[in-house]
Amino acid sequence: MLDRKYIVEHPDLVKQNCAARGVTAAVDQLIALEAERRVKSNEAQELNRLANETSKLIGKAASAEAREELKEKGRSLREQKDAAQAAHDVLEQQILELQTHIPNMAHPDAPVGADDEANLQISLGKTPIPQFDFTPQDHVELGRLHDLLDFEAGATVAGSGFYFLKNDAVLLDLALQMFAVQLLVKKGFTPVTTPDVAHTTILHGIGFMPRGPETQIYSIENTDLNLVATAEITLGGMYSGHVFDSEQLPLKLVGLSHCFRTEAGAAGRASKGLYRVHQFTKVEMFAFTLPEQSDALHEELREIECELFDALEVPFRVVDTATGDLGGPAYRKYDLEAWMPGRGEGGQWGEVTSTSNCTDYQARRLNIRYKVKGEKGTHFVHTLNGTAVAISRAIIAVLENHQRADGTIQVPKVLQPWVGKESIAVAQ
RNA sequence: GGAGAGGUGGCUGAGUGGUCGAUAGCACUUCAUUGCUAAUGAAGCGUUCGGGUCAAACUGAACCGCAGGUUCGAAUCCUGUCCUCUCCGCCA
Repeated sequence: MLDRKYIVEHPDLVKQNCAARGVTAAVDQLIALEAERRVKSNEAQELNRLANETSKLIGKAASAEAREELKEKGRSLREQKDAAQAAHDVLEQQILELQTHIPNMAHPDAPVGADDEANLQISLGKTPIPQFDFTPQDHVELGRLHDLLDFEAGATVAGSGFYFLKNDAVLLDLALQMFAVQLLVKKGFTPVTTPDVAHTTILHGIGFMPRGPETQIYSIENTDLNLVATAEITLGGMYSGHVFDSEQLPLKLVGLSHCFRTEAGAAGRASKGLYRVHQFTKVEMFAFTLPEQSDALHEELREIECELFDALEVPFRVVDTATGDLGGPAYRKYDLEAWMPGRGEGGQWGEVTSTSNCTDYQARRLNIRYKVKGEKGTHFVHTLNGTAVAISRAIIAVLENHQRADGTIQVPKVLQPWVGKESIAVAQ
């Protein structure tokens, strides 16, 4: 959520930003309602003050008659105050609704453009795109060859979009998790495993809209709980309502959770295999920072993502996301797109990680603040998130890039300690 | 899941209808004082929204888990709800 005062004071900048993002937002309407709300707020406050004054007089009223008179006056003042307050609350609710739909301001250097066509490639990973002297197989075929994936059983048990990992895929899964978590702990991140469900208010705070028509979120019937779509939700929600001491920041967490996504509306662009699934496991980075720290930490998260995928020996490119392709809370977002030889005709880039600086947009909604010792008042922290490893897509990249002509899959060196072998060979 | 107890300021802990935003202690900050690494004394010490100011000072409102209700007036009474603790049951 954007700061209301900022919207009122900079309507042109906000509108310009909405336009760059391709979002229509009722900025003028919000400003008009806010002016009305201020009037009602002052009115209610003034009436309340008078009512309080009257109440205090009742205690020391000279006679029973005077007391009754004052009581009546008090009653009437409260009624007027309640009416003003009720009018105020309605306005407040309307404003909040509008305010929630205004996206975060975008970083001045973020490429301006309507969609992912305008995304700007800013760098490439160390691993070159593999030049196969054979026709590479996609991960579904490789999975079949090595008995790694069972989509049919997944569909039987939970429906299309669910799957079982088997055999070495399970070891790869755990290896990817261990590798990522260990590396991040070395870098000062606190490891956390999180709930896989969260309250609706937490989802809202992070910027997800469960129970809407186009929601990506599974909700649990007859409860206020939703399956999380990412640990970003739980890690951000972890400190909802908290006030940090400024010395505690930046606080860096690495969370491990399952992620559940309905992929509503994705039917048209349904992808093969593990690329777009309803459930996967993800190692997620999350950070709370002082405002002046967030830009640098965002670069750090991006570099960590590069380091991880370089270590996995997977070719990738880094993309600076265009304004029109940013999620509402993001101020700036980088995606890592891994080369996936089995995707499309002759291979395609496919998103494997993404890191966003959300500045104070989520913190305002979640009410996460910090306090500087010796200074009055509190300020909102900045929040950042970044994928370390999304297991399902990482498995695609590893399988497809490390295959050999005979179908053998070379296990990246950094994963070998946990997979327990140098390659996944074809069963005889 | 059953039974009981409780949720008050950074912490401990008073407060059962009217100067309670809230006693007291600890912690913290500032000042004073004492020749010894600390003691003593005084004052200050929450958040949010508004007015005010260059900025302060100052000032209005709200906040005692949360949401409602009763009342002229609620931390205090009533209802619901969430959470915590203890005991029992169940279980990984």
